Amino acid sequence: MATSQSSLVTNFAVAVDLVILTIRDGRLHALTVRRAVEPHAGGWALPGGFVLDGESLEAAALRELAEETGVTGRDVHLEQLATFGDPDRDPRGRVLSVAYLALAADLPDPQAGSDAAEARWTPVEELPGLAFDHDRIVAVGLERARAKLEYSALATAFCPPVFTIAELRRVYEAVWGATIDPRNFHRKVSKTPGFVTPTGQTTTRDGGRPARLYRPGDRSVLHPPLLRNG
Amino acid sequence: MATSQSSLVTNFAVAVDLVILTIRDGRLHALTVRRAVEPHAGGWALPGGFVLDGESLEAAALRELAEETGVTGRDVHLEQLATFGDPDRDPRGRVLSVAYLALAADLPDPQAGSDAAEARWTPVEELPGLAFDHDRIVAVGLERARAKLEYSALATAFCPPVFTIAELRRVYEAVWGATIDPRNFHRKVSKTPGFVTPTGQTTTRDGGRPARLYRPGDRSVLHPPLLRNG
DNA sequence: GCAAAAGTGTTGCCCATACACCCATGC
DNA sequence: GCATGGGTGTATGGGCAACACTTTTGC
Repeated sequence: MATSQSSLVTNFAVAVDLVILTIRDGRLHALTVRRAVEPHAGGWALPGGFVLDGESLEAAALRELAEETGVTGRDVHLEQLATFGDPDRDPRGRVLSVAYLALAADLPDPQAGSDAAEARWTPVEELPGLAFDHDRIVAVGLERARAKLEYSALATAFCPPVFTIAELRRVYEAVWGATIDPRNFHRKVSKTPGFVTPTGQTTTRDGGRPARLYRPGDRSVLHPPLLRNG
Repeated sequence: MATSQSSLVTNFAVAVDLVILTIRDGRLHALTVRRAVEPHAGGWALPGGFVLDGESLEAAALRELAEETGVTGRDVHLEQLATFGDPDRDPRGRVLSVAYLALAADLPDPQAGSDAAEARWTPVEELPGLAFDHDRIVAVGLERARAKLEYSALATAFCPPVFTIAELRRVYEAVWGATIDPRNFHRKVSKTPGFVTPTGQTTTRDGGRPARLYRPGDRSVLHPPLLRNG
């Protein structure tokens, strides 16, 4: 049992690592960086870094996100994923990794941070083996994203600020890897209260008849959920 | 940016804190302990303690669970909940708390651990204000448990190893705080593949006609989910 | 027999699917 | 006009709530 009346033993280093997902060309991509330093120098890993003194975990995640992608917190959905703390997960010592999941609309090509030689968007089915336990972290992030699409309005986080229902549908298709009937999807989304709110504008950027534009709605949990494949 | 090529800076203490839920007399209860030491000496808090050198997070959670309740890992459902790391959440310094959620069948009255003067089961609606940010942690744990009942077989974790469908129903009623039609619930559960498996035995411990006994099934995610209140 | 709890049958409604069909634009 | 994608109407089938009804025990 820890003797908590003695002075505090600070024997952990704490990092945040990010599973950053976006959709490019109709496919789900994750951001990976090539490590410039040991351990695993030259290998691919998730973007991340150590939490600074006096910095909250979420602030550290937002800082790393901005460093790697240039996006600010307003443009992304960011949520804590899980914490990985096996004693031997990092050869340097006892390093805890608090993983975050970030979802964003299509982003410009990444700019490498100072400890990453290179950064790249990779389709999630083609990810190389990642350093540390980052493969496991990515798997948890993907499953979280897929599951949350069903019962939350998370999909709007993958869309630009104003979007069409067809664009929202393509998010579901990319994340779930399935095709969805456009007509039923349209009805379902517009009938779910608080999912999307119309702007009154239309666009023809996808060709064909003008599509109505929407903004994300005020509700984050959907009733009823959009179930995949009943 | 953290300079990761320099030697590792270990400036965090890491604790695990437990939201342990059970059902007593048809109501959802959480385990709280009275703190024996500063800070917040004499106040109520969640059971927990510091992670030891070389110990995994889950091992630490299991150890604390056994210390506080005497139950071993086989008898409970244990899952990581979230990590709380605000810089000022603990006056002693930078302490990260990895919170775990534990669900168990009705347990004997608790035995106090060595750093807790007293431990007590409290109905979740009657919890006193807890020390540190433990109120927030409990809220996250409750919401997780309520949500997971819908789409997972988690409810069986609140039941004894062998149980009737009526006992399973009372779990849902206690956690959701709602009444459920016994007939429809029975049909729904027995029709959901992998939720429960019959033992062939029956019991009359609830009175009336003998009820068939079941064990937890092999499936942890339910298709389709049991939705609360449409 | 009577009370109590388990379990089944049945009905009506809602909702999801599948798909025919119309609408509004660019070319 | 024709292609392209947006959006609506409608039939059909399955699931779920509601509730009448039967079964099997203890007393």
